[in-house]
Amino acid sequence: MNQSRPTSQERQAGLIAAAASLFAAKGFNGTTTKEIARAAGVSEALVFKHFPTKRALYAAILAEKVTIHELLEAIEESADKRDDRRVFSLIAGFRIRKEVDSTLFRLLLFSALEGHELCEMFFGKHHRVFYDRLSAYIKLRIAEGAFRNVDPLLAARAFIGTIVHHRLLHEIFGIPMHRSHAETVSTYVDLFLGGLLKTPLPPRQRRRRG
Amino acid sequence: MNQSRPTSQERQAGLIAAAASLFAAKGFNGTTTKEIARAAGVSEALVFKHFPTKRALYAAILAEKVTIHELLEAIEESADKRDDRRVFSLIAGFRIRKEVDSTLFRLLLFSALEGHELCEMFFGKHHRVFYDRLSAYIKLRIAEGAFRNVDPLLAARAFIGTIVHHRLLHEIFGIPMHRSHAETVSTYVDLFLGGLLKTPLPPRQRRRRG
DNA sequence: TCCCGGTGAGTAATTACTCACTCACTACAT
DNA sequence: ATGTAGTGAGTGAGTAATTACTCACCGGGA
Repeated sequence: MNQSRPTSQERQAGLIAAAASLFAAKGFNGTTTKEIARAAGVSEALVFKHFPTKRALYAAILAEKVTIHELLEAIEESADKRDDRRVFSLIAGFRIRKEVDSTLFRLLLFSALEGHELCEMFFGKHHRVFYDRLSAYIKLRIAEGAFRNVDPLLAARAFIGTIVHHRLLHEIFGIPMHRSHAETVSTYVDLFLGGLLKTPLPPRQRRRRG
Repeated sequence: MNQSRPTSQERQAGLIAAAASLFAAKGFNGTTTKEIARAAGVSEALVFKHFPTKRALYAAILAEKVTIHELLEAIEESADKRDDRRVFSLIAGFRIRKEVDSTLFRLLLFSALEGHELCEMFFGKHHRVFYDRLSAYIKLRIAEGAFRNVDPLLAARAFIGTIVHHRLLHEIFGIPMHRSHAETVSTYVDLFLGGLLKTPLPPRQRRRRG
């Protein structure tokens, strides 16, 4: 017994973690507070000591777990260098990879479908900035003459759509992948940049490994 | 009083319609049988006279409402003529239009998220054939030398992904559209075909109206 | 002593589902 | 026509189980 009683914050973190995976698996209405308590190894009453309602617990998860800025920062360097292929590969590779965690993706879908007002906050405060940043980059590259003249926001959504749909099929619907993650990312980026660039891609794209 | 009592089949159809819109709005777990009965204008007991369980009612909805073949047939003609732009415009326009009904889309998402075994049947029997048909067309056009050599299934999914994501944003998340349906479809098709065609698109695409 | 993390045992409400029953109508023998 | 038995749609009033949430009460460390 290293530490017989965890601190209040540790308990809360444990509860949030347990609740997040349950909500992601079965939705808000499909998850009972009893299950959450059991998954966290505490009594049901303690759950309500930390969070006044089940909904407040749900909100705490969304408020804590959402992170998009790490990706935005990772992109900046490549964006400064106008390395288009790398910019889009980073974005796609961030979501399409082996160790990806679909908890948040499921949570986001559930809250949108179930119409929680939290979803707006969730989406508005975190994802919109991402779409804005990406479409700003596309707009810039159009102005610089590198990209064809298309609606930047629609182009950004077209690309993100490919990625989101990929996750939908493989993480939510359970369809097996028939290509490796790297190949998939590469193909998606090729296709998208092919449609966006003024100068067509070379007939065979150079990859790391022949 | 035209007809004081509807037939059993009419009742069932009414129940299915009422339940479908409720399930689509609030999910399986979020919808109560009492609500369904009230929406259909009957007693709760009658619901169970027609469907042994709530889940059976859900299954009946999925089994009845799914239709994808009308789109497949509409495409065939343009596919025979190798009118690539029209093929993809038809697909996109079929899902991105004013009068579109998002009930089935929401139902499909809900059943995938809630992990109903019905979802597999739903997806496997109806949507997979669509992906197969589209990727077969892309494969053909690659063999004919019209499209670049990419994985046909990934290409098909990339395009469908753009459409699905569009619906996700505007029908589920409630983001307002900033372009007309026609403009949006046209932009998505331009982008996708631009990435797929060997011969690049003309710098300014010809539209119906200037 | 006195908090503070923690609980067992509740409660009122809601859930999916059941049951005994009514009502309107039809078939048919009288 | 009429009594009557049968049928199938439809319901009000339940039930047992589950739900989110509460509260009086512990026990051990300062």
